[in-house]
Amino acid sequence: MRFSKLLAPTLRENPAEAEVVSHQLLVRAGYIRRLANGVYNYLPLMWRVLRKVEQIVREEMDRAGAQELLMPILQPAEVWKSSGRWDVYGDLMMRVKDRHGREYGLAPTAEEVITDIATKEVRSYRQLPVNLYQIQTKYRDEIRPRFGLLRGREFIMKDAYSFHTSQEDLEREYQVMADTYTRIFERCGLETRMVRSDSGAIGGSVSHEYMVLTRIAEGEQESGENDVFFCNHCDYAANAERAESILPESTAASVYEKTEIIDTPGATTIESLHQEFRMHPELILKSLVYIADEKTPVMALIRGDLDVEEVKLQNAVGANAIRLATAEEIEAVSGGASKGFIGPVGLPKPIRIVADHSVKPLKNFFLAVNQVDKHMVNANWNVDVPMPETFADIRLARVGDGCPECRQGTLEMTRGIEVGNIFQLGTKYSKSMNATYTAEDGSEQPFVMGCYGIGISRTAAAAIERFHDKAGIIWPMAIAPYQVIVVPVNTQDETQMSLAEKLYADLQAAGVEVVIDDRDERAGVKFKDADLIGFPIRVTAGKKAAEGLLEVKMRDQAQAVDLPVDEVLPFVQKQIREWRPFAKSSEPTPV
RNA sequence: CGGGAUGUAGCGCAGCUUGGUAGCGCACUUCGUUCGGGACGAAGGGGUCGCAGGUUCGAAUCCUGUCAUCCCGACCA
Repeated sequence: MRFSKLLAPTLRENPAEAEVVSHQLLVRAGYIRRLANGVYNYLPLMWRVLRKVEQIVREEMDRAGAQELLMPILQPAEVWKSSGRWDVYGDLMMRVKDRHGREYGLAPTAEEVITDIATKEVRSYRQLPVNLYQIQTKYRDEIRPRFGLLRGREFIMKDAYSFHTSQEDLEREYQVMADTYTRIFERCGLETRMVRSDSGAIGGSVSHEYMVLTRIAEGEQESGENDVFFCNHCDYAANAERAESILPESTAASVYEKTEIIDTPGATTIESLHQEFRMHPELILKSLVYIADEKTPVMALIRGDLDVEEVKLQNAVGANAIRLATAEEIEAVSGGASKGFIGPVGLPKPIRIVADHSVKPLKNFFLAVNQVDKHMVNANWNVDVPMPETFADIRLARVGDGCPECRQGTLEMTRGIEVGNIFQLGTKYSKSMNATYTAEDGSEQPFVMGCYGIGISRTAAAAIERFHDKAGIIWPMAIAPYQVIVVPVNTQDETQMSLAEKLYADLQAAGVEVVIDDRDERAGVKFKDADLIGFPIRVTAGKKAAEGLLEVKMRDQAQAVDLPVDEVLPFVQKQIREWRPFAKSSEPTPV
């Protein structure tokens, strides 16, 4: 490709709208342009990157025995209603109507359609197991699209679905996919961590996410969207929505002598109870009122120093959505007590209560009793407060808590970008959609299903978050739009130009993906653009061209080498061939 | 959905307070000089000032509405 003809409009300044590094660099280096909020044009360089990621995914999925197909983006409402998700997905799904008023959703995922295919076309256990996948544009009407390609409303995703006759066979395939994913991201040059996750709207029981762990460079903003907890001793890792942990034993003791209701004027927060009334947070029973599915109030109980993890609570309640109650709603359920003075006793009407495990061992604890400006001190379960019927883990894990797996290490936290996920769906969809096959004994059985997603466009953006410097992108070789840029410093210099053109032709003939910067620009401009765009290898024809020497520089290394013209092609080929993921830029490649 | 901010040339911004019909840098075009880390000079082209109303002799500027974009919050009894 000739740079003079390449549509790669680079900018000298960062666009004002971009906040995170990958977004800034993708726009500045001429990879993407915004068309609408969360919707982007992929310019030629971007499309090459995306196709490379796709190709890696495709090769590895095929190798794992999956079959590629393509399903429509435009999906009729009926299939979504048959699984019950037309309502569950809510506003997250883009919806359109045709001229006859028929409703459609733009696919945010494709469980329903693939299940429909399986129902109709897979009739016998003899056809199982089968794993089908597609690489297709997806739509999600995000509450707040942001971060460029990391959270768009339109994005490219690989989604795979497997069908089995048993849970055991699903688990086997699940492991195959887990290994495949690890290999895919490794080939993309990305180190990922498989973490346990909540299943969310997709459903099912067991699920894992693949996180690119973003290291935070000096003075840079954190870019990951998810908090990931991991054990410093074993390989336990889970995202915040799912992470469990062991609480250190509390040694807090009440300073009050007897059980009574005392005046606590204006003490609406844990902090003020602690500071003004010497109530240790670890002895406070915190009561929070949530509204489940916009109708049912639920009271969550948790120890005062801990936080509720809302996704866990949502799952414990069995709701599709959950939110904190408003001041008015709080007063309604408590019979007039305002925010800060709500508790599980003395409620005008019984209310559903979910208690975190952390409150069970409490003795001589403090709590609000639905009376304004009052709290009870030295309360005890079943004496002053009935023991809640429902206990669940609804607590957000903390850094420093004990590891639930090995029980020896403690949890640490980092930020991560979710680039893939795998789910064991079981029979959730096959049952709700009545998707069955004929088993060996002649009976009709629901498919046991799994599903497996990879965000193609997000993976590319995550790679930039992980690999960049002040000058621009540092692509892993495997997903760079081109492997090499050839830079003749002065296009007026015939020696330089002829050497550059010769090398360009030789590289192309050898199957190397190469751009020649034939623009009549100053050297500085060309070098800046080459660094910004992130070509892994740069070959410069400059002053030493007259002596038959070309300069080769790797994007991720500071040093360059001068090589005789004849040695450049084999050297470049060696660099491409021997490129390995996770190579540290501090270890110069031997020359 | 709430709160805050911003919409002026392809990009980044000034002008608005105190109305008088638009400017700077980069990019773009032409010419010349330069030529290994975003050159210099000269001459150019390009803007319904987000959109719609209103006030006024006159609106980028004041008022109202609307749309879009960005940020913060969806946060604790």
